[in-house]
Amino acid sequence: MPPGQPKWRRRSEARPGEIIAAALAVFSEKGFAAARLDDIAARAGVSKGALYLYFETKQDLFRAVVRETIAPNLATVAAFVGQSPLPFGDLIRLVFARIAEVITEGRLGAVAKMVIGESRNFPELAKVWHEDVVSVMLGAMSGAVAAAQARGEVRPGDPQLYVFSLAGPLLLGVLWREVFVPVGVKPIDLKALLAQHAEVVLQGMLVEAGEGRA
Amino acid sequence: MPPGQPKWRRRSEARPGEIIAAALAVFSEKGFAAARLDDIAARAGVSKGALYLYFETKQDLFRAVVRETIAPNLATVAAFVGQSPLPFGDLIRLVFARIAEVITEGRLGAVAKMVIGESRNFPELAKVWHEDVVSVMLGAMSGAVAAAQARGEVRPGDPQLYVFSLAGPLLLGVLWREVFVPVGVKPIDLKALLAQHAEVVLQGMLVEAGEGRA
Amino acid sequence: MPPGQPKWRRRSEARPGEIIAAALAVFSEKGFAAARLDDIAARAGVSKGALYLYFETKQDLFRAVVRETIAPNLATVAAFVGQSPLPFGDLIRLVFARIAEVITEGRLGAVAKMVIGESRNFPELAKVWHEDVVSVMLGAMSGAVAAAQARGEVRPGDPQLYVFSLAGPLLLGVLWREVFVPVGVKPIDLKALLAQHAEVVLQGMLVEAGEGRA
Amino acid sequence: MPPGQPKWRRRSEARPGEIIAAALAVFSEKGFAAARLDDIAARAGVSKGALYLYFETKQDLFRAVVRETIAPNLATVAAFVGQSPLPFGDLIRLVFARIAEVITEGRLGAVAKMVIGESRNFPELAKVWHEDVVSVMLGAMSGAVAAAQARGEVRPGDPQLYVFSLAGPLLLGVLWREVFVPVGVKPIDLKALLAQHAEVVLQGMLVEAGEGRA
DNA sequence: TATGAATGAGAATTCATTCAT
DNA sequence: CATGAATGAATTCTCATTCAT
Repeated sequence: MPPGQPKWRRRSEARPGEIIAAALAVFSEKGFAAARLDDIAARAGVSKGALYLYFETKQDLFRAVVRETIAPNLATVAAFVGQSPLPFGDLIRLVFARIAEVITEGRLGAVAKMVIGESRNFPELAKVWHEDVVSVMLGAMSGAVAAAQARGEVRPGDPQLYVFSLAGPLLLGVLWREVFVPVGVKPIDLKALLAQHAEVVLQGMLVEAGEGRA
Repeated sequence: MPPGQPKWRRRSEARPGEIIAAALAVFSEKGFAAARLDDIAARAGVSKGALYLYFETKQDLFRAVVRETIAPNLATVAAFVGQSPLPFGDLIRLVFARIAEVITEGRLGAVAKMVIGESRNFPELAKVWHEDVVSVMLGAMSGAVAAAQARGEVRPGDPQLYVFSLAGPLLLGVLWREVFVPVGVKPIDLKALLAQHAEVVLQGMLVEAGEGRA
Repeated sequence: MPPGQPKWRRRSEARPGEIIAAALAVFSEKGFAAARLDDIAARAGVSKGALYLYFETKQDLFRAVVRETIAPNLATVAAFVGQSPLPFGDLIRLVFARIAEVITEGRLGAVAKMVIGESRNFPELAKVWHEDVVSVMLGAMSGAVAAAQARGEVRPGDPQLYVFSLAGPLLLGVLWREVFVPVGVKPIDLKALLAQHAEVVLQGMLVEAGEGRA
Repeated sequence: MPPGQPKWRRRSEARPGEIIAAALAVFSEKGFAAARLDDIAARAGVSKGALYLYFETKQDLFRAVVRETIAPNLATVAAFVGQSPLPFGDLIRLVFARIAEVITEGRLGAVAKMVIGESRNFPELAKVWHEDVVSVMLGAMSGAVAAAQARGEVRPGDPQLYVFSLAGPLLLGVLWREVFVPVGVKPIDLKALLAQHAEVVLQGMLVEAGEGRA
């Protein structure tokens, strides 16, 4: 090793991210209360004390994990939904495809599970999750539904409930993967589910081709 | 404690049930790890030590709570689904109505939330829940779908996925109530949701009146 | 069964003895603190509450166990030693034989082990054990030694220390059986040990045939 | 606590030893089960939690105490016995003198008492004690006896039993000190006991001066 | 007498948090 | 910044003892 070269590079900027990643892993495996800071520190490759340089308390770290994971993915989708001029059916198929990707690749499922499990202990997180994830998507989607209804594409009915009809199986698929697959249950083919589900619900929602004219 | 008052009464028959009820309340509020046996005992009106007369460990008690709450409600519904000669649409409407009742009145939602939150720490419970609740209902329902397909009532398609389409919003509604309502979010009107959802999905699943002839 | 005959005879007189026997077994297996009254009660075939009809506390029961086991055996031996007109060597051989029996058959070893292990927690028992067992035997034996010295049979020397020389291997043999045999160590042949030991020590203690005249 | 005083000092090198010393004191006073970690921690001047930095469980600590105390003293004695070319009588007198010192100064007696008292609860310790202490010494000593017999110094007879004859009073003296002295019984003068005992037994074991020739 | 459900004071153990280094 | 030894409050679980039956 050449003299003058530091033995290790200081990467304090990267640290919080590494810690959050480790914490996400441990929290989503054990739940908040059963997760040990020792484990998180070990997984992040830092000392236990170092956690406290970046996060005030365990709860703080948990909050950071949740906040960190939800923001980026959804906002873009919601924005896209709000502006898209596509026919409703195409929009849904597109959104489903995109969401399937986000879910399959990301840790959104794990975080959802955590938020559900700890919702009573961390009401603020349930609130944040609702405001930042659910409410945003719900607003965008029900807006799209209402717009489609206005255009005569979608039948009358409560737009929100339509969105729940669309989104429910998504949640089911996500939690199935988090809860049942680890204990040996056969996974749901999320793509197939969404494909069939889209067609079924769209069939039920869309004004039929000849219907408007009749 | 006033003299003359007995320190405790002997009521061994009722105790386990009272304890389980108290435990369900506390567990579903705090999650497994954060729940304190002190609280459960206090809520059940017994001493901490008394818990150990009926349950070996905290985990045991948790298991008992989950097992106790799942069995009774679902089996009957599943049996009914399996034997009913009703047209598929009517069957679904009936089942949805019944399930809405069970969910609204019972503690199934709270238990579901617990199972989801603690699934990694209690894989056995996830398994039991899957076998005793999910698998039973899923089997009965997809059987009904397949039968309806055989009768020409329902369009082709994977029966399981059809069931997920039907059931997803149910789960969404249940968890919404458990997770979001306690933090001030407006409740979903479960009945309205199921009513609209049933019509939407049935519209998408059922062979149309004239379709068969075409 | 003839009518009028009670189904079981009440044997309250026998109870304390049965309890003590059970307690001896459990105490000598676990030590005082680790012994559970549940186990003792179960072994005695009575309820836990019944123990308190006969003994005030756990300590009381322990004391009873120790007292019960020591008294009967030793007193007779001591009395015999004090009065015997036998030559010293014959006396020792006789006493050793008798003690070997008592030890092999009785629970003296187990009690000794308990008294040793719990001596700090039950100083009174150490005291009782010393007064009722050790002191009595020591007095009788050293008296016999002194008498034999007076008769010219035994060489000069501290009679007490002579008794320790005689008794030490006995203790060793007893504890060996209690401590090492249960973990798989080869037992000591107590009879052979005492036989050889008697000859060795007597050889060292007794005035030789021609010695007195010299 | 006065401000400016550090709440604790970092002394990881010395800690385990201090804890073991404290634990030996408390265990030998109370026995394993009745000893409280609170007391051990207080005596060691550390917090209860600190114990768990060095020992996994209470049992672990107990094992460490026993193991720590036995090894150093005996091995050297045994080695010495095995190689010494001294006449048997001189060897015994030397060994007795050395053992008297070790016993008087060290905590061997306390540990022996603990091992005896807890032998059923910690069979492994009885085994370790046998293997590391008893077996080693027994082997060395009976080897020396056999060698002396081969040289014509010692009379025929089972060498092991000879060793028991020699060692028994030693054990008696040690336990007397541990068990009886604390309750007010007059101590045995260990040196005097060993001195007289050595002469008595040697007299019984050694071939007499003129005996060989006769 | 006898039972065994119920109690409640402890005890071991864990772990978030602090702080000397 | 970073470490990790040390703390101590909190929590589960045990068990001698009591007491309604």
